[in-house]
Amino acid sequence: MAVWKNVVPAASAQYDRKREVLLREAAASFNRRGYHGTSLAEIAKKLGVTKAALYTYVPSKEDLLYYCHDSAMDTAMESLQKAREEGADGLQKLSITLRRYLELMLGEEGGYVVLLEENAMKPVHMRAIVKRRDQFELGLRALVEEGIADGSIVACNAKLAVFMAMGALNWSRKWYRPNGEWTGPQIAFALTQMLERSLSGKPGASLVLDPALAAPEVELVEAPAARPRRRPA
Amino acid sequence: MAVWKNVVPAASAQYDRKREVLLREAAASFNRRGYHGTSLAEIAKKLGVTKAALYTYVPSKEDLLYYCHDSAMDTAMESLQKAREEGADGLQKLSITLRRYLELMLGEEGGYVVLLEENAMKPVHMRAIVKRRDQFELGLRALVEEGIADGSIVACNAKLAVFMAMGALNWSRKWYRPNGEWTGPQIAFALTQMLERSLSGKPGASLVLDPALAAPEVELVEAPAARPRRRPA
DNA sequence: CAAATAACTGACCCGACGGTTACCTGGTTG
DNA sequence: CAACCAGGTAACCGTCGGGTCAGTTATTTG
Repeated sequence: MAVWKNVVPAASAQYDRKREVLLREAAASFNRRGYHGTSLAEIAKKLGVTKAALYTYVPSKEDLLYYCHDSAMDTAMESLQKAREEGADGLQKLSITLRRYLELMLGEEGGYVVLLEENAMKPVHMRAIVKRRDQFELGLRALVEEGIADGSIVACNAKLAVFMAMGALNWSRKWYRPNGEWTGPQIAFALTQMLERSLSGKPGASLVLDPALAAPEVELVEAPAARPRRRPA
Repeated sequence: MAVWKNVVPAASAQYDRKREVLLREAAASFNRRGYHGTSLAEIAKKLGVTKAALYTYVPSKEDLLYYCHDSAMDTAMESLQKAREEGADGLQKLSITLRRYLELMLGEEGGYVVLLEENAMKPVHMRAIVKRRDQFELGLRALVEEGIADGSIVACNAKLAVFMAMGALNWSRKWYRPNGEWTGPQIAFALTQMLERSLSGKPGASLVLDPALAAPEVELVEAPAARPRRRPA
């Protein structure tokens, strides 16, 4: 019998909701076992459903990977957009972006992120993702350069600085454990703080030590809805 | 006809050399396509050999992955060891370790590193690798704490600091291109410099900008020989 | 309540891949 | 020069996994 991990209140066709859950579950598996290391049967089993049922919501495994990547980019671009509006100088905007990005990435609702294995996708899909990722990274670089210009960030190579930051943040996927020692927002705060220090025009002499005490909540935003509606023609 | 990518001067049984080349080529493929996404035939083809030939040097694909991981850990531990001898204070030791680690990792000869997909290994192998990696990370943490004690490093959470640093460095696997804009040692220098700044007790106000001009060579060390000799019984 | 439609299942197809085996071959050696 | 053997090859096997499809069950709608 169909179960869908009990996220659907039984009865009524909640196509979109189910699709969302599928994406998240798939991303979690891809992140843990890798794309090729994850079988559709495996994902289906976690949802209490048969492999064939998944094809109601997604045309192929490869597309599933693409949708995951695309959702992740939604998350990234959104954090960048908000920071542009809120931050005062370059460093602040950068810092806000990084922090929100990580919060969303580690959070329960926005977490369908797969960072690696882009080359498992069809060339068309891969180009699309790479294009969006480049946009995000260019956005970050622009913030760094803005910061250098207004004096909030040390003179540095913006490209390398962004690579360093993305590495530090994305790597958290590897060691972060929900219900672990730290919460997502705490990690986001602590990492961002250290990164900020590495780039700041006038780095402070000390760091806030206890993330638990020092991470003022940033209000989380609903993850953007997945793109396609209804099953493909 | 056997070719082995022309690394063997024809004739004479250079078993060990061939095995080394195999490991490196495998690691490169694993890094790019993922463990499950790489077929043995693919690796063999790059070496100009048949899949079956590989079994002369390695008992199984899974073992191949294990050997790659193990070699990577050799690299890591070696950089840590050297830094302990050379550095004056905690920050210096940490900085030296990180820099050499990245130089070896990006270098031609030491580069057989596979960072992810540990869980593709048999439990025994996985435990062994995780154990060694923990040793390395504990070593790094100890350096951070040493630095905090002697004042060269700001008060901070050592665990998080190490995670940040490893992320920033390991991520370079994703974007580093040999024959690209920067060389391995240049990247190692630049990244380490920024990381140092994020943790330094008294961070400098400026960074050296042009990696090309500012990366005094650290003499590279021969990559440690692969463990097992001769084919298993 | 019946007809229509959406959701899901179980069985099946087929290509890819890890691993094995029987056979070949060319250089070393007694 | 005959015997040997490390190092290769080609062909094959079994399994696993993506994808399909005919048919069953659930749900909506007239």
